[in-house]
Amino acid sequence: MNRSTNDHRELVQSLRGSGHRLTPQREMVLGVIADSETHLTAEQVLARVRKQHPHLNKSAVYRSLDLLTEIGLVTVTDLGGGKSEYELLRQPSHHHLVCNKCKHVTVMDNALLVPLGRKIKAKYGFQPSLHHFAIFGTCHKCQTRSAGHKKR
Amino acid sequence: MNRSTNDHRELVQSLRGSGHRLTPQREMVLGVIADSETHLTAEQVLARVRKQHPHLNKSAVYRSLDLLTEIGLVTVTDLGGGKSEYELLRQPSHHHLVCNKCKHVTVMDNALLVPLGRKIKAKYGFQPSLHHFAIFGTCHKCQTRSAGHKKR
DNA sequence: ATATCAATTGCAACCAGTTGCAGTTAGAGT
DNA sequence: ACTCTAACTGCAACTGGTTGCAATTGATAT
Repeated sequence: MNRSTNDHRELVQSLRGSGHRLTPQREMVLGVIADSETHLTAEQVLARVRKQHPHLNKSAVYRSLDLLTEIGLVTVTDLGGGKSEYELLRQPSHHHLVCNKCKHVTVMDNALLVPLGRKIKAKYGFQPSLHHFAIFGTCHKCQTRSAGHKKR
Repeated sequence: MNRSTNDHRELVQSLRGSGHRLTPQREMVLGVIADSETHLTAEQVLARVRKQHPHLNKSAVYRSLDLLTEIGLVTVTDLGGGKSEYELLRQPSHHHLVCNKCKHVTVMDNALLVPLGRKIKAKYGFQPSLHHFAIFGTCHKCQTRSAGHKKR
């Protein structure tokens, strides 16, 4: 996978001019995320980075993830599991409907969010990050049998 | 304020039939939330409950908040501050646009979310909880001066 | 190439929130 | 009113994540 070349160029570009520096730690973190096909928790990212560089500190990973999110290379989503999930920002987007009762997650089509994004941009000038979104609520099953049953 | 009477009735109603019990701890937690005009963090709820009942354990508060959310009397929102904000579920709804860069929060009109909720319900049978929503992204200011500057 | 210095890292202490478990209790049945 | 038991609470240990600070380092200027 020579995606890393592209990612590296994008990384340097995104950091430059905003007063941020290119550090090996940040490259490693982005590398791990870029090489993964799915969401990763911070913990998983830390574990993978440490396979190559066992001495890397966890604070550096958390701080790198924050920064990569801030500069728009990575998305974060809280799927309600208590841990944030990080993922390389790719197209097309996908989203999640998370049930508050049974915790079941349904994948939602991106098309439903497009008009919302457009309206927010038009009305408030705010550019929403609707790349990877979680909407909480009650799933079909839990609505019908709204009595009884517990979590998970 | 004799809102407590209504809340109590609703609480009993919501717990009944789902195998949950009415406990003094849950009443206290709901009472505190109902008496507040704004969002409260779990920590703030704990502090207020302890003014009356200094011995109440924090786990009970966290667990009560989860339950009150699950049964729909209370909403949770993560405004990006690292702490969840709890609030009595009232109409009309209001929402927040949170800037990933400067952390500024704009209030968003409920009308923009209504069509989305309708579409999700129609397509997936999922009843989204769009009562108190946070959308992350980049605010108007941070888009224009997208280089330079750090957090507030 | 070297000096400079703010951005960044590593560390250790810390904080919000969770969990497993033993003891307690709401409330249904009698 | 009394019994029974699953739901619940309190506790203490734990987990994921954050923070303050001293030491380090990437990038800019010389």
